[in-house]
This record gives sequence, structure tokens and C-alpha cells, in this order.
Amino acid sequence: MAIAPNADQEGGPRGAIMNVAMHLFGKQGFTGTSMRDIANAVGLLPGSLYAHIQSKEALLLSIVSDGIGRFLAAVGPLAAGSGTPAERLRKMIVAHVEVVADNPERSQVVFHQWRFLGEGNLPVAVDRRRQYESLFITVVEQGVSSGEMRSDIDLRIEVRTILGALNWTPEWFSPNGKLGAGEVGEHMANTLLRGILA
Amino acid sequence: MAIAPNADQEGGPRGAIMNVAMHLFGKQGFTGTSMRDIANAVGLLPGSLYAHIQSKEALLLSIVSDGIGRFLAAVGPLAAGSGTPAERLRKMIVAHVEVVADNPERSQVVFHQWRFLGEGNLPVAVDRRRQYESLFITVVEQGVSSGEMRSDIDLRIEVRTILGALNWTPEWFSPNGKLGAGEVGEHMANTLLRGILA
DNA sequence: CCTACCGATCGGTAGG
DNA sequence: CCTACCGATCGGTAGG
Repeated sequence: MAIAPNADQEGGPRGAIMNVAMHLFGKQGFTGTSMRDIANAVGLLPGSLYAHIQSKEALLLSIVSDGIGRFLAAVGPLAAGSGTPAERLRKMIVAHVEVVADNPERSQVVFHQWRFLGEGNLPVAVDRRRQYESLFITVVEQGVSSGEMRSDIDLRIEVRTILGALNWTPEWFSPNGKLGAGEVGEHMANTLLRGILA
Repeated sequence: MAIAPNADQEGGPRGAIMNVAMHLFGKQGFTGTSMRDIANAVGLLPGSLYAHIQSKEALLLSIVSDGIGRFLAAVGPLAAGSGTPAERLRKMIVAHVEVVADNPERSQVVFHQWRFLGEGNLPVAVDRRRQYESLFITVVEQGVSSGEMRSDIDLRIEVRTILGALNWTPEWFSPNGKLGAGEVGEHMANTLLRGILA
């Protein structure tokens, strides 16, 4: 619990700033959000933000880094877990949708705003995103090897088709809809798995 | 040929401005692009842009409107064309990928930057996007009715899964890859159709 | 965390 | 399409 460098639920002022920034960056984009927008929403004067954060970009980095971490933490263990590749892929798809639904704005930052990180920080984010993609590549690869999945598919196109469908969910998923995130995830897993199974 | 209000290949200065803005809005986002960026890239002074366009937002509107129009023009006739619903859906998927690949930056503007249209123009874009989505909904609906596609799918989730996968393509498609847009589209259609066929 | 402020940049315009 | 410029807003800082 104690000191969590990237947490955004810490309760303190830095946590409040990160939460507000996460929502605004997700809705309006990084470049479409001013430090004054953030300060107003959190109840501070613009200059006071800098008692808690280093810069606008450091704020983005924290949000992106924490966000990718949540996807990796939820999906990584499932990729390496038990079950056939198809069973694991199903769990990964459902978990991914659940992480998105837990906070669509944060997901949008993870999916789209990382581009605005500077030269120093961008490669780190790109690399962790690639790490995440490789979880899916590995599982599909295993499914093809075991004969559980079709061998006439293009691995990369297949994984990007799956991740594309998943990463589009924050555009339309509503917490007020009749189906919860888990159910939506199951529907998507049904379709996407049928497309790939031998 | 004569007067094309929304054309961006007109050759004139307005066409050059639209082309440059399209690429910059696609890469850096609408709010991440300044009129000075556009002016520099097109070889004008910032103020001179306004001899050719009304405002930054009018420029965005032209690009978005023209962009959606290209998707509607390519896919609409296929949705209403001949063949079974599955055959038509395959053609629509391939055509969509081809429109994306023809100009990924423009596609990114259509997919993400329309949010920055003001209150007057936003509903128009939202409506045309909905029109486009309904092309896919109708065809899948027809496929379910005819028994060609599974009846245990959730129509909306299914169409959004398909469109999500398709709308993610500008994130990764490369004109320098070994597969062309048509081949990528066929691969995606294979997977997505298998997921939905009865 | 506020006061007070910095230089830079923003979208856009008047007049030619 | 340039010259010259407008008021507003930007990210960020010194000093308390």
C-alpha cells in the first residue's frame, strides 16, 4: 500500500490530479487539454499543479505507464496460465474488455495519447505496448502449433484484427447497457475464436 | 470535374491546404496542429491561409466530410449490390481496408478527429458515421434472416467488432509490407466471416 | 499551495 | 497573398 509511484488512486493531491488528467486526456486528448483545465477541475490554481507534478508530459507518462501496466497485469498471467491456447485466448479477450470497461478514458489515453510522449519517453511506451501485443502473438502461435488453430492464417494480421476489435471498445461500450463488460467480452471471444479455430 | 466543394485533390491552393492539413491532423491530431504548422508546410504565411479557408474548424469539417464520403461511396454500393449477405460483407470489408490504405492519415481524421467539430457541425458527422455503420448492420441482419449467418450473435457487438478491427488498420498497415491492402482485407474478411457464418 | 508573472504561441483580422 | 498586428491562452517558474 504505502508508496506507489504510479498509483492514481492514492487519495492525495497527486492522485486527484492524475485522475482528472486521465479523464480529460481521454476525452479531449493530450494536446486538447490545458494545465488550466486540469487545475480548474481539481480545484487548484494552474501554477500550484507543479508542487505535485514535474510537467504536463510527466503526467501523461504516469497515466500511460500505469494504464499499460493494468493491461499487462490482468492479461499476462492468463497468457501464461493453464488451459489450451484457445481457452487462454478467450480469457485474455474477456479480461482486456473488462480492463477497458473499468475505465474507458484511461484506455483511450493508453491507446491513442502515448504518441505525444517526447523522444525520451516514447520508446518505453512503444516497447511495453509491443510486449502486450506479443502476449497475444505467442498464444495464437501456440494454438497454430498444437493444431487447435488454423495454420492458414496470417499471425500478425490475426492478432491485430483481435486487438483492433478490442481496442475499439472504448468508443462504444456503455456501463449503462444491458450487457456487462464480461458478457460483451464473451460475445467478442465467441466470434473471434470461431474465426481462428481449426 | 468542374467545381467540387469538398475535393482535396483540386490542385489549387485550397486543395494544397486541405492535403497538408489532412496529413497533419491525422498524425498530430486537430488540437496538436497549429495553423502555423499548416502554413509552413504549404509555403504560406499564417494569415494568408484565410484567403482560402474560413477557419480551422471549417478545414476539419471539409476533411472529415470528404473522408466519410469516400467510405460511403466505396462501400455503400457493395452493401446494396448483388450476392448473398456474406459475399457482400466480404466485399465491404475489403473495400473498407482499401479506402483506409489509400490514405491512412485521412482515415485517422475520420475515425478520431471528428470529435473536435463544434456543436453545429458535430451532429452532421455523427449522423453520417451512423449511416455508415448501418450499412454493415443491415447486411449482417440480412445474413441472419436468410440463415447464412448465426442467429445467436449480438448484432451490434458483431458489427462493432468488425468495424473496430477495420478502423484499427491505419495504426499498423504499411504500404511497404509484403501484403497489399486487398490481401490484408481478404485475410481479415476470412477471419471475421468465419466467426459469423452459420 | 497562492501571488504574480514570464516569453512563446494560439486562431484570426484589417488593410492593402 | 503579404504586412502588421490583435487579445487570449499556453506551459511553466520565482518567491514566499
